[in-house]
Amino acid sequence: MACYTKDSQNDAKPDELIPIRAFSDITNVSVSTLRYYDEIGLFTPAMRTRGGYRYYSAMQIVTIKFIRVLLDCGFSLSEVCELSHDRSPESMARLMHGKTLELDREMSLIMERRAVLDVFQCLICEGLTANEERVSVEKMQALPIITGTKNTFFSDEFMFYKSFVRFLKETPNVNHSFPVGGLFRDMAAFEASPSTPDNFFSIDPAGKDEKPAGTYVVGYTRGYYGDTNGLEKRMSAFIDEQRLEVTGPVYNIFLHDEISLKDPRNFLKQSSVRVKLET
Amino acid sequence: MACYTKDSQNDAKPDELIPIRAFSDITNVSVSTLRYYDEIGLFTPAMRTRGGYRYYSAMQIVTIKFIRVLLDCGFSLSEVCELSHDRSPESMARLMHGKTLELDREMSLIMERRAVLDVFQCLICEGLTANEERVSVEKMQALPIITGTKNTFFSDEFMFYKSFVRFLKETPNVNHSFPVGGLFRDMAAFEASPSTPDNFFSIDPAGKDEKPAGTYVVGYTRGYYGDTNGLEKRMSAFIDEQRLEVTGPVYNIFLHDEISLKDPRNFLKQSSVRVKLET
DNA sequence: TTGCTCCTCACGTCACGTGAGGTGGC
DNA sequence: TTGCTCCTCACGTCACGTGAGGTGGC
Repeated sequence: MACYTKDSQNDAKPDELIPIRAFSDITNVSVSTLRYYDEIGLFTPAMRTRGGYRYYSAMQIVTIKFIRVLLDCGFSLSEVCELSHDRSPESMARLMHGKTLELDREMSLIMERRAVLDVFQCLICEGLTANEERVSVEKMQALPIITGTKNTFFSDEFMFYKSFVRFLKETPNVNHSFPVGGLFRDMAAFEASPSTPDNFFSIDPAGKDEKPAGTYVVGYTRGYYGDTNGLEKRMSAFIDEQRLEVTGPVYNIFLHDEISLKDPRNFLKQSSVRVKLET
Repeated sequence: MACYTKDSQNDAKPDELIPIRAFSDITNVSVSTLRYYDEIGLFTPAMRTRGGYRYYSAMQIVTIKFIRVLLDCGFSLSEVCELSHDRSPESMARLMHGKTLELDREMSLIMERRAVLDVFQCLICEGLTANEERVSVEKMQALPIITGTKNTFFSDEFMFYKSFVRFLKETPNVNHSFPVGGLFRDMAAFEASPSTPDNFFSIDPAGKDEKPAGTYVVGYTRGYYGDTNGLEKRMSAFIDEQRLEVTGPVYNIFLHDEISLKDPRNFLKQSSVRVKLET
C-alpha cells in the first residue's frame, strides 16, 4: 500500500538526499511520525542504505506537506492511503466538501463548549462577589434561558428528581451542559413551597426565553439543593420593610454547586425577584 | 480515588435506584462509559447488588451531568478526578479561564483548516472549469498571498528545491498548509526562464500581499512542476496577436497537483499576467 | 577512532467500544 | 422457568511518543 512515494522517486539524486532528522526539521514532521508513515507504507523514503538509514529526496518535502494538508483537513491516515489509489479533481472536491461540513460541525461544538464555560465562569464570579449577608436590591442584566414545561407534582418524595429528569429529557433544544435553575410563578408561590419550583429553566445563551434585565430583590443562601433556610421569608420581610412591590417570577440559580465546591452543604443559591418600579 | 460519589450517596433509597441501562438512557452516557468511570473510580454507582449489578440514584444524574460538563470543557478524566480533591470557586474560575484560552486556540486551528480546505476547493474547481485549449483573457478576483523573499539562484540543479525550502522555512508567518505558487517579476522574466520564479508565494487568505483583481491573460498547461511546454511562448504570441499590453508580475499556480491527481504528468498549471487597460 | 545519528522492537497512551462467555433478577 | 439484563475480562482503536539496547556512517 505504498501511496505517495513512487510517483516522485525517479528524480532522487544522491547529493540531494536528506537524512531523517534534517528532513524532520525542514518539514516540521517528527522523526517518529516519519518512521510510522514508512511502517504503514504511507510515505516511504526515497532511499535506504544497507544499514537501514532512511534518506528523503527534496521533492518529498512537497509530498509530505501535501499529506499533512489532507490530515489537517480531517482525513485519517487510512483515508489518505486510499486516496492514493484514485485521486481525481472531481472526487477530491466532493470529499473536501464533506470535510468542510465536518469542520463546521466541529466548530459549532467548540463554540457551544465555550459558551458553557462562559456561563459557568459568570455564575462562579457572581458568587465570589455576592453580598451573602443580607437581602438587597441589585440591577441585573438580561439572562437568556430555556424554560421547561410546568412541573406536575405528585405527592412523592422523588418528584423533584422526576420533574428534573423530565425537564432534561423532554424540553426541546435543551442542552444538558448548561446549568439549570428553578422558577416560581410569583413570590407567593415561592413562599408557599420554596423547594418545588413551578418550572425548571436552563441558562442557555441560545435560549429564546429571557429573564429580563431590571432591578431585583436578591437573596443568597448556602445549602444543598432542596434547602432554603428561610430565605423566602427573609426576602418577603425585606420587601415589606422597604415597602417594595415585586412582580413576575422568582428565579433560583446555584452560583456555586458541585462544579466549584466539594461540600454540598455549602452550595450557594441565589434567589431573585423583580421590583416593580414606581413611575 | 473515588471522586464525585460519596458526597451524595446518603440520600439513596431503594425505590429511586436506576439500573445502568436506564441511567444511560436518561443521561446520554453510554453503558460502557459508565462502567469505565466506575473502574477508574471516577464515578461509582450508589449501590451494587451481590451479583455486581450497578444501581444509580436519581441524584447521580446531576453528578454525571456535571462530570460531562467538565470533560466537554476540555478537562481530562484524571484532571476531573484531581478536581474532586480541592474544588473551590477561585481555583475553578482560574482553571476555566485556562480552558477558555485552549478552546480559543482550538477554534482558530479549525478555522485555519477550513480556510485551507476552501482555498484548495477553489483551485480544484477553477481547474475543472478552465479553458485549457487556448490562451484567453479573463477577469480574475483579488487573491491574498504571502510573498517570499527574492530567490537567489545558484547554477545548481537543485536550486528550485533549495529556494522552495528556504521559502517555507524563512518566510515570516507562512503557513505550510496553503498552496504555494511561483511569481516572475514580469512577462520578460517568465519568457527568459519559465522554470525559475523570482519569488514563491503562498495563497493564504490572511496574507497581507495581494494578487490584484483585474483582467488577465490566462494560460494553462499540464505537466510536472518544472514543465512549461512552451506556455510562456504561447502567451507571448497571444499578447502580440491581440495587441495587448501587459503589466506587473506573472503568477503561476497549480490548480491540480498531487492533492487531486495521481499522475504527476497531468498536473494543471495556470499562468496569468495582468492586462494594462486602455483608458 | 570517537561520538553522534540512526536503527528496530516493544510497550504506553487516552477514553472508551466490542465482543466472548457467563451469571443474575424479576 | 424463560428471556432479558447485567456482569467480567481481554483485546482493539488511532496516530503516534518513549525508551531500551544495539548498530551505522562521516
